[in-house]
Amino acid sequence: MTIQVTEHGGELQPCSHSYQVNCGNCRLNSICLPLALEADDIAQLDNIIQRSKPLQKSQHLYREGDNFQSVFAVRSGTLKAYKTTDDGREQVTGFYFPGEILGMDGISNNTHASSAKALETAAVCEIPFSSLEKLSTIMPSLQRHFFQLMSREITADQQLITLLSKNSADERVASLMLSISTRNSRRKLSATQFRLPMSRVDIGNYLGLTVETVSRVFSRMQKMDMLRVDNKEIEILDIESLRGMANLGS
Amino acid sequence: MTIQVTEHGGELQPCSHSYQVNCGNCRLNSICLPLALEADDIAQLDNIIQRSKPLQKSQHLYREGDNFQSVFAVRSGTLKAYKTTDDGREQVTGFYFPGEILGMDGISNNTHASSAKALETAAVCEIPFSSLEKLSTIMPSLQRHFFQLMSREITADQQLITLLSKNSADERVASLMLSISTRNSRRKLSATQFRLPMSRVDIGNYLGLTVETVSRVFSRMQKMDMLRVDNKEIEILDIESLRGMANLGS
DNA sequence: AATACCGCTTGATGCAAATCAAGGTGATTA
DNA sequence: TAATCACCTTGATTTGCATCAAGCGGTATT
Repeated sequence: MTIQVTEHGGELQPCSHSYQVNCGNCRLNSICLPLALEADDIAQLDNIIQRSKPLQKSQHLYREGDNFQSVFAVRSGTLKAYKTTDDGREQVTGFYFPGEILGMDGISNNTHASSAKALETAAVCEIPFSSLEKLSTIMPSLQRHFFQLMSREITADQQLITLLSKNSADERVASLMLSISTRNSRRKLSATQFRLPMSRVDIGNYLGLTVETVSRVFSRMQKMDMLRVDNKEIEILDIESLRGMANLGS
Repeated sequence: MTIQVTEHGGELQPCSHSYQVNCGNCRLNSICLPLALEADDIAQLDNIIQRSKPLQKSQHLYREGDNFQSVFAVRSGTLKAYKTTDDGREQVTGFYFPGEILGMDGISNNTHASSAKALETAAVCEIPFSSLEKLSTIMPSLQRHFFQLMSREITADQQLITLLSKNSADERVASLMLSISTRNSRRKLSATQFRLPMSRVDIGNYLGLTVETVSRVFSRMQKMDMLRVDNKEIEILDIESLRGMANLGS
């Protein structure tokens, strides 16, 4: 019933906050799973959701090959999902920010197809999939919403496929910066100033580039006065030319 | 109620076969949507499915931006799904063989996120999504199966992401040949001899390579006696060394 | 039968990003 | 205070694939 944490072989205990966190009062509920649900539907959803102690940086939420039980919503912090190739290299398949859902790739085989690890201290809501399924049959709007979430994951992956196969290093990094900017503003955070939660290596492993190339692109962008980069602190100085560099027509 | 075919602005009429095709007697039903359904559940599914005149080669099933109404199951022939980038280049996101489902990327926005076009004469079953949703609420095994299908699409996309970002031209082409081989054998066709339904350009646009590179890889494989290539006819001569070249550890 | 066109192959050349290498900075530990 | 380590940056060199270019065989067009 608790989240299996394979990292240290231990289990996370459900946490008891002094105040009770629930979907109804969560400030992410307009962008997260409860989106498009009625108040009393949200209460029912809330019943099946389990909250637990936050994950520490670099702790795993689940690992490739683990038995699939639940999908997860990010409440705070950031996680990366990744696969390890036979020769030990790492392909990052996604970064997950608050309000976003991960773990859906485990449904097809009842086994997680990728690993997920916290890039910084992160809290997640665990949604046991069997409960979600049951609830979905009696709550059509939840069923629909979950279909849409999975579809969104598919289109996001297809975006990445196109990016990897057709775009230059400059375009890839610019696109990622714009994506993070957009996702920040959906959470009412600054679209132009933020702290990257992931390392250069992670960015490279996501975008199909080496660290060195990522670093060089940042330097180039800085020289062109599009971006101010101070280690992980990013300030977008000229979002229009950044869009031009990303060159995605969106 | 009929399939919108944007190609010639016309509409495909439901076709009346001399014998009635249905999910119950379809020889693909063990690998297609009916998988894991009881006989009378299959009958219900059958009621919502619409069959129509086959698509001719290069005819579109739907286009990026079209209003999303249905997902489709391939009954015969092959289709490709693709997106067109701003600068007019084409990213193929998938090939769909008989028994496989396409169109699920349209669910998230009620708009098709990619286009689908027949690579050869192809027949599809149209599954209106709203009906599928309704049926899913009263038929939990269908709901589960459809969740699984979407999840499978996600894992397939993630495979492709890894392939594009981490593997060489040789590895990519070898992987595709193995994938087609596997999918053929699931349909009880030869795993070692088949005809490629797609052009070299399509293969290149799928694998993030140019035609020339694809052609060179085929020549190389042939010189190494792994494959016999005669235009679109493929014979796998040494599947083990092909696996070695693909180098996916699977 | 000549022509054009399309899909495929093969060769020569160029280039963007990988690889190899070295050094810098800040955080943690001894 | 020094030492270690993780992470990032910058430079020099290499390389795998793209690009450019040409030619071939099959099919459709006139």
